[in-house]
Amino acid sequence: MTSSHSTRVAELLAELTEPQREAVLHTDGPLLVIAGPGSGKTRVVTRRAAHLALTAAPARQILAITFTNKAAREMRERIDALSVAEGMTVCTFHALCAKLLRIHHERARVPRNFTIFDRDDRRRLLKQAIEDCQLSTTNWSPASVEGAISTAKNDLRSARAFAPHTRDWREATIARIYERYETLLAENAALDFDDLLMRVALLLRDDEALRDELEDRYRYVLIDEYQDTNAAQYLIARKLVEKRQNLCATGDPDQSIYGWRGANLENILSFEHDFPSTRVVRLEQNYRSTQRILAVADALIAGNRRRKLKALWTQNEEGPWPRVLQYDNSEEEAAGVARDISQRLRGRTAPGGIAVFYRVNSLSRAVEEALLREGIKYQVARGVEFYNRKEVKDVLAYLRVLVNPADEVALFRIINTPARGIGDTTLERLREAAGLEGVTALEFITSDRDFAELGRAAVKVRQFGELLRSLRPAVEQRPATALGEVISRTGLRAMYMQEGDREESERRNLDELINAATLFQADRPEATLIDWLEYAALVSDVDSVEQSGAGVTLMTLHAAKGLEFDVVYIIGLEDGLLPFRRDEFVRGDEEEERRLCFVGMTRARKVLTLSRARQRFVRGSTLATVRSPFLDELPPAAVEWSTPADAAPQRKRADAGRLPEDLDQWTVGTLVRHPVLGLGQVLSLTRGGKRTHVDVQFQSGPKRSWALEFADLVRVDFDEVE
DNA sequence: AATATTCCCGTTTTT
DNA sequence: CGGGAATATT
Repeated sequence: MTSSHSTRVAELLAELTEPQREAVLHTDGPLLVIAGPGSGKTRVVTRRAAHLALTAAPARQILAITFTNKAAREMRERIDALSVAEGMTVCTFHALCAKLLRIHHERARVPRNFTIFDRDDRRRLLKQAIEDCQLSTTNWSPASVEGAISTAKNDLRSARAFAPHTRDWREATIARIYERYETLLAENAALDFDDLLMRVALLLRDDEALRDELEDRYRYVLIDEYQDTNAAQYLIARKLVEKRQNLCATGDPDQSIYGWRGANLENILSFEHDFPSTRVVRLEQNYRSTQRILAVADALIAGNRRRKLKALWTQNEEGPWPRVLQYDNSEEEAAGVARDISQRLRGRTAPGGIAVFYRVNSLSRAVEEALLREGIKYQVARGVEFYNRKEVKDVLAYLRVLVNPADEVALFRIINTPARGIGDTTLERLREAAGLEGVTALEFITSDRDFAELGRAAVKVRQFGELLRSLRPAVEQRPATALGEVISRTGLRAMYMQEGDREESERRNLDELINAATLFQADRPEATLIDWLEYAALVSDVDSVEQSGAGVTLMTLHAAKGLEFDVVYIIGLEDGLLPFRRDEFVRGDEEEERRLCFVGMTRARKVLTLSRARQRFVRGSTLATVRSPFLDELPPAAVEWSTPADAAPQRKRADAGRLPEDLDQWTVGTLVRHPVLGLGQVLSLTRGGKRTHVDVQFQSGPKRSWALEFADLVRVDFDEVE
C-alpha cells in the first residue's frame, strides 16, 4: 500500500462523525444506512463509493443507483470531485435497465432498437387499446386504466399473469385492455417506463447465466432512496447481489412519499430480514435545521407506526419557535405569507433562501398573486419539462420513426406535422390499406406506389414517404447532425420561422435541443442516435428545478424533497388538504401524508411557518375548513400559535415542561382549557415514573392525550364556565 | 384545417 | 373557477 493511497483513504475519512465513518468504511456484506433529513447522507454515500474504489474493487465494478437524473448527476459530480472513481456506473434505475435491455436484447426478447414510450405515448396507445376492445374511453378513462396497468407492472404482473387472477368484471376488463395494450406495444417495438424495470427484474429472476455475469460485472451495489423502491426495483436489487450480498441501501422510511407510485415502504423496513447479516448505521445528527424545527418535525413523525425509530438531534442553534398561523381565509393566508416574506427580504434573507410549500398545485395561485402584489420575484417549480414541449416531441418523433420503423405512435404524430394536408380520413384509409396488404403503415407510406386509393391526398402521402426515405441516412449520423437535418428538411424550422412571440420560444427550444445533443455526444464519441433518443426519453428535467436564487420558490411538498431553504412556509394545513383526502369517506394513507409534512418541515434551516385558512376558496366556492390534525400533534409548548389579526402573538408559556402547580387538584373529570382546542374534561390521569399522562375529551369533539408537562392545559373551575 | 363551443373534471408525478 | 380535451362550426 503506497503512502499516497493511505493519504487518500485518510482524506475520505476526514471530518466524519463516528456513524458516518462506519458507513464509509463498511465494505463487504449488506449495509443499511438510515439517514435522517439533513444528516449528510450524500457525503457519506459518495465517500463510501470512493472508498470502495480505492480499497475494494475497481471503479467499474461499482454500481450506484438513484431514482432521479438529478440525484445521479449530483452523485456523479461529487464522486468525480474525489477523483478516485472514474468508470463507476452512476445512473437511475430506468437508465440502467434500458442499457441492460439494449445490450442483452436477445435474451430479454426485446427488439434491439426498441423505443421508450413516455406517458403521452402510453396514453395514446392505451386509448387505442381501449377502443380496440370495443369499450368507450368515457367509461374506461385511459388515465385510470393506465394506473391499474402501471401498478400491475410495478408488482411484476405481466398481462398474462394478470388475467387469471381478476376478481370482478372491472378487473377482467382491465386485463383485456392490458393484453391488447401489450400487443400494441410489441407491434410498435416499444417499452414503457414500467416495462424497463419489469423486464429486467424478470430477466434477472429467470436467466441465471446473465445474473451471474452481471453479478461479476457489478460487485458492489449502492441504492439511494431505498424507501422508494417498488417491487420490480426490489427484485432487481436483490438479484443483483444474490451471490455477494454487497448491497448498500440508503434511505429514510420517514421520507417515503411515493407510495402511490408503487413504492413499497416494506422494502426498507424489512431490509434486515431480507439480508440477515445486515449492518445498520443510523445517521441521526442533523446539520440543517435549528433545534426547535427539528423537535417539532420529530414530534410529528413520532405519530407514525410504520417506521424505524431514529433519535434526531442537532448541535445547531435553538432558533426561533416554529409558528402556526391561522388566517380567516385563503386570500389572507396568501397575503400574510407575502407580507411576511416581504419583511424578511427587507432584512438579511435572500429570496433564494425562501420557499413556500403546498400539498396541491392549485394552492400556488393565491400565493403567486399575493407575491405579485408585494412586488416579490418568485418562481414556481412545476413539472412542465423541456422534453415534453410539443415542438421537441415532434422532432424526436421523426427521429424515432427513423430508428424504429415500427413506432407508429411517433409516425402518426408527425404525419401531418407540419401540416401537409393529411387529415383524419386519409389516415383512416391509409391504415386500412396498409392492413389489407399486411404491411406496416410506414412500409406502406414509403413504398413506391401511386396511392390511388387515397384520392386527393395521394400526392401528399407520396411526398411524405419520399421525405422519410430521404431522411433515412440520417440514422447513421451523429445525434446532433441528424437532429439538425430533421429540423430543417421536414419543414419544422420553417414552421417556426415566421416572426412572432409565440414562435420565438419554439425556435429557442429547438436550438436548445441541438445544444443538448451536441453536449451529449461531446463526451460520448461512440453515441448513436438510439443512445440519444434513449437519453432524451429518460431525462425529462434538464435542470429545470434548480434554485436560481433570483426569487422565492413555490413548489409542492413532493417537489421539495431533497432541497433545503433558510425560511420555509407550508400553507394549507387543513384536514382533507394536508392530510389530503380524495373524498370524505375514503381516507388516504395518513402516515404517508404525515411523512410528506415531515419532509416539508425538515427542509427548513432556520425559520418554519405553518399556516391554515379557516375558509378556503376552492373550485369557485368558499368552504369552511377544519384544522389539520397534524397541527394538533405538534407539542403545544414547542410551537408559537397565533392568529395574525392579534396585535401580539401569544408568547410561549414560560413554565412549559413543568407540571401544573395545582396538580393535587386534578382528577378524572376536571375541567381544563387548551389554548387551541378550548374547553375539555380530563378522562384519565396516569402517573408514570418520569411523565404524567393525561387524556382529555374536548367539547369541540377531539380527544387528545399528552404528557401533562407539555400539554399546555390550565385547570378551570366549574363556576368559571358560563 | 383552423377556430369556436361545450363539457368534464378536479392529488402528489422520481422515469 | 379554469384548463384541457372532445365536439361543433365555418
